[in-house]
Amino acid sequence: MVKSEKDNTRDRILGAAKKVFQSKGMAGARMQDIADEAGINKALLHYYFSSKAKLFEVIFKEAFSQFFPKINAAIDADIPLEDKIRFFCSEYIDMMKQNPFLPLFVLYEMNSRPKQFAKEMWHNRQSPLQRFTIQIEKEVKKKNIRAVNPTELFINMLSMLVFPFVGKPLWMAASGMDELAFNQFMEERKTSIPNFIIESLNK
Amino acid sequence: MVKSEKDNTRDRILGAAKKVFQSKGMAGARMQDIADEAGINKALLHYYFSSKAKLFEVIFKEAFSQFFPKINAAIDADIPLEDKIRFFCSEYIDMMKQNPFLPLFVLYEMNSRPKQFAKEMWHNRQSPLQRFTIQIEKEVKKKNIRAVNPTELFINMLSMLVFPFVGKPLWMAASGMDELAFNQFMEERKTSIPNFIIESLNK
DNA sequence: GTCTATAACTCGATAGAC
DNA sequence: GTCTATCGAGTTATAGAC
Repeated sequence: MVKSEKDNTRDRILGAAKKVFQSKGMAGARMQDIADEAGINKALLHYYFSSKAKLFEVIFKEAFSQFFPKINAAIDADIPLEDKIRFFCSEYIDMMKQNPFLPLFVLYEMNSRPKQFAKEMWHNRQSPLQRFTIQIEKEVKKKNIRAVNPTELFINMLSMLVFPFVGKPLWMAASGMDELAFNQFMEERKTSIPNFIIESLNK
Repeated sequence: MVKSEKDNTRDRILGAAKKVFQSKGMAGARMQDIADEAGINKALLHYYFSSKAKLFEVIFKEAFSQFFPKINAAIDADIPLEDKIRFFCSEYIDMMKQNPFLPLFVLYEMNSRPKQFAKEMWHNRQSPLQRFTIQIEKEVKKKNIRAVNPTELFINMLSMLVFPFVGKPLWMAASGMDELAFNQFMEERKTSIPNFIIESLNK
């Protein structure tokens, strides 16, 4: 076990805060919950992070940014479009399996502060959607795929990847799936979603 | 203007509570906010609904149940499958346009109490998914459509309908759409989503 | 039914000892 | 750096007048 990285108080706080904020949200989380989870007391939280808002900001930014490296890596990879889509879907589902509360947390807090959020979002870089669009248009021009609306394609793909996770209690209650069956279901979607998408691109 | 229905205090409270709870969530909402919105004082809230939790429960159940009459009506309609899908997508998008906070509110609060939620959900009736599954299997048997996994089809459709609404700030920041463009975009999806789905069913 | 006033409690934040 | 103790603001809920 590596100690130097994980065993200092600051990192324990961050780990605890991540867990509590992601499951209860900013408004629902209590500093006491975070302190308990980290095995320390409230005063020490304020010693490391001066306020609840500051601590939340750190956690939210980290959670939000976690969504994009994978998108960017997939978009920029020097492989055929079809492989990119397969790669991206598989990686994204893995990430959400490991962080099941992440999507709803980000969506909820983002919608609570849409204005503030819009400003800081891409730090003046090109958005993944813009870069995806350029690539799709190139493929259309080369007649490798039929003419499609790239925004629509992008949103459809992300919808089918993310929504099953945020609606999980719904599917479980409606179909009788348990935790294990749900995970198996998402595992199968690593291929069924790309198949569905790619099929629609072949004229 | 109809007065008898809307102008009594109880209904004013319910309207105010719906607005506040849906935009701020259970944890973020304040009884004072609801009282202000309704134009009354806090004490009167407790006179009509004994506690915040009770009032929330009424609002949540109403919001949750709002999702399903349309699904059921579409599933049970005596029209061809293709028409059902088109009808359902169009109605569902209209509903979410009129209640933009509804989907995220329900998803978030549902995920906060997945256990309690699972019990009460369908009141022992057949879930929409189960009824949808029966219909799809019938169509497959008649060879009207190719063999598909009904659960997957159902979740894909719902994903593409709902997720664009909960991720709205994301698309707006990523693509530069404004409110008007977003509404136009969703209007177009009333046809593009069914097209996408139906196409995948024709072998 | 509706209000004002306030009790009872929760929670973020700080003071100060070690 | 870490703790205990406590303050003070904000919140749910109730008492009681009208």
